[in-house]
Amino acid sequence: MKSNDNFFEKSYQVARQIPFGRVTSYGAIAKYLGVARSARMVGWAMNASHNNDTIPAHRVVNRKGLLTGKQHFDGTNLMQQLLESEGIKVIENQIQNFDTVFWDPTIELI
DNA sequence: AGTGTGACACTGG
DNA sequence: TCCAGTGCCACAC
Repeated sequence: MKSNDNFFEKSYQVARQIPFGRVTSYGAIAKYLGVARSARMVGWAMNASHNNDTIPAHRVVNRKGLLTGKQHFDGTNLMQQLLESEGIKVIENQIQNFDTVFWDPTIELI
């Protein structure tokens, strides 16, 4: 609604474009938006995405492949369940084969 | 208008 | 190679 909502909207757009069974990092999205230094802001935007159930925020993790944001989901292991449902192995909140399932918008999406 | 916070990323030891 | 500390930008109070 406000002028700065564009940033949030862009974050949502990128999150939606994440292919099934793939994940990306906040920094990758931030870099794609031109604010690589503001990767944290992407997480903040995702926090607001709770109103938009169309945003697969569970596909967005930190650069280490750690599900740092699972805490923000309803359940405790909901985020992990969703990722495993897409064929992504998650152990101890850590995505296995992260480099394999990693999806970089700056490369895949230009 | 300024300060504090944050679902991160990077550099140094 | 791994752990810790610092830096960054944008939003909320």
